[in-house]
Amino acid sequence: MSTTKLPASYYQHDDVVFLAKDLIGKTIVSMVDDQRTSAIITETEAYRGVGDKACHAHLGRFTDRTKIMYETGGVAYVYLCYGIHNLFNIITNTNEQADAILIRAVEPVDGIDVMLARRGKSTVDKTLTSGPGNFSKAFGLDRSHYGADLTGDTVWIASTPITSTPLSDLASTPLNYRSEQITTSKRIGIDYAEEDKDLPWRFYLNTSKFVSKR
DNA sequence: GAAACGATTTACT
DNA sequence: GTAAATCGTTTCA
Repeated sequence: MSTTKLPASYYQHDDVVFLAKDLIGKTIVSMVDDQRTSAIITETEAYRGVGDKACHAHLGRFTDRTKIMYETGGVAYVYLCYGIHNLFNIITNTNEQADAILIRAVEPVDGIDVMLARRGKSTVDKTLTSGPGNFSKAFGLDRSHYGADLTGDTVWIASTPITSTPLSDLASTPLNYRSEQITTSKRIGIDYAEEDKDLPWRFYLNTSKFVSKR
């Protein structure tokens, strides 16, 4: 298992769309309730701060929920969606741009038994960690992790190389990715965002089974 | 204080 | 494809 935790400076890059694509293939790790889980990031979406109609911080909206988005990049933004699902985001950039990246799907590597228990499942299939609500639940992430420091020891991201063996029967993920293995599309579930709803700011690893929607 | 609204998931027709 | 579940956040009065 790689221990190359990404530093705070990584998250402070000023192009959230670039970072959303760059995160594909990296490893995300959580240590919650003394249980470690890790997985390869397979699907993300970029939300570009105050200028993006799909972003919760559009036009500088500043509330108890969104205030963390204005922090310096490298913290978590977790919120409850539809009263049911905790959605996990990474805040990026500096200068209070309120940029965020939503983690939409991952491919399990370590702690699969823990993920199964948290999801109430007995067998692994793509629904274990595909879809932002399912990913967060499998990783034990909820609003108690609002504002979590991604350079801390609860939830973080590690760069490749990945030394653990991915799921042998379900994973098809190589350790290095070429651009044609990453598909770009419009974001999911934001049709209210008017002229910004079709921006190509969703990325997924098209060689993985662990993707929410094709 | 009241009401509408989701960056979703799952089950059912 | 359609619909229900479910509740904190936001907006409006």
